[in-house]
Amino acid sequence: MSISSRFSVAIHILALLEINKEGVCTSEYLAGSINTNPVVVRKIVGMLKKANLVEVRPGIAGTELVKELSEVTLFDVYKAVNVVNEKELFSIHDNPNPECPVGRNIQDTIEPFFIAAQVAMEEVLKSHTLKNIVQDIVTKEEMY
Amino acid sequence: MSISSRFSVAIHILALLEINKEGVCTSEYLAGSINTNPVVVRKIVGMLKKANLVEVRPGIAGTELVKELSEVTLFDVYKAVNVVNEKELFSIHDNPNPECPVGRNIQDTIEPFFIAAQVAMEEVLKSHTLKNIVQDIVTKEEMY
DNA sequence: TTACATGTAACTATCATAGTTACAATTGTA
DNA sequence: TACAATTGTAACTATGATAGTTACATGTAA
Repeated sequence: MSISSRFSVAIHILALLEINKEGVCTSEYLAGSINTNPVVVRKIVGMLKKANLVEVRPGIAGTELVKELSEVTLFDVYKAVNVVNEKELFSIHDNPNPECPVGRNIQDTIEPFFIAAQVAMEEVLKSHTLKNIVQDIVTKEEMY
Repeated sequence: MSISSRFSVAIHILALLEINKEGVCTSEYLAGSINTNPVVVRKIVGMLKKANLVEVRPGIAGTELVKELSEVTLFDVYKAVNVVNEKELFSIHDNPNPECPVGRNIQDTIEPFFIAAQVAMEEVLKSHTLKNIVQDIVTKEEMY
């Protein structure tokens, strides 16, 4: 199991929009940096658009950032690309046997523990912004 | 995306082994409580055995606990059933373009953030034992 | 009108999951 | 020793998500 790379691709896109904000970022250009297909990019950009993180318009070349990256957390991106649903990071087997004391209570018993673990992970994502990401990229670049 | 229900099934099995420690827990009995196939149970029990959480022997009916449940954390079970690999909760797209400043740094930049989020989730799993689970089940039972 | 982008449907290949059948290997007991 | 019951495992199926791809309708600017 692994959370979809849509998340890392979306971060890549947003970081590139910032770093290349002077240029025109078409889906083909973005796909070239990510090394994937322009359609994959358009699908993810579409999700970022729905989340009001970018602006794109049919027929007009280029995607642009809507917000300052210091105002966008990794959690915002994570929700935008819909990689994990609320309370559903862990799946619980359904239809355990209600005739059994364990079977009839296991779901309600386990759920809060799983949710707590998911929330802890998501809190970390909330604690970092895309500005942090871009800064780290710039710092790594300057080391050469 | 969702983490395999092998994890919740494994917790179910271990809790049931504790609650029914007087009885003989065959794969068929366990499967009856979980409401699945005995082979599915045997596969998961095999993983728990490798992790030294249970004892089972070919030909001999019944699986038994090896440890006190107060000494087994949810993290131990999570690792035993191999639902998420180390550092791989989030996947990162491979082969980004090295000609691009974002492409050549994105992987190394993102990874520590992803690992931090995964570790936070796993820390929560480490903070709870199977004894907590069994206690919660017993408490819920007593409410009737 | 042309050229170029975006948006999206439809399809493919690949993989993990969960379940299932079948059967060999192991053990206790009549 | 033979038998019945159980575990261990290989092999297979169905399902669903992912990532990629082709094709094309739609929209915009020059």
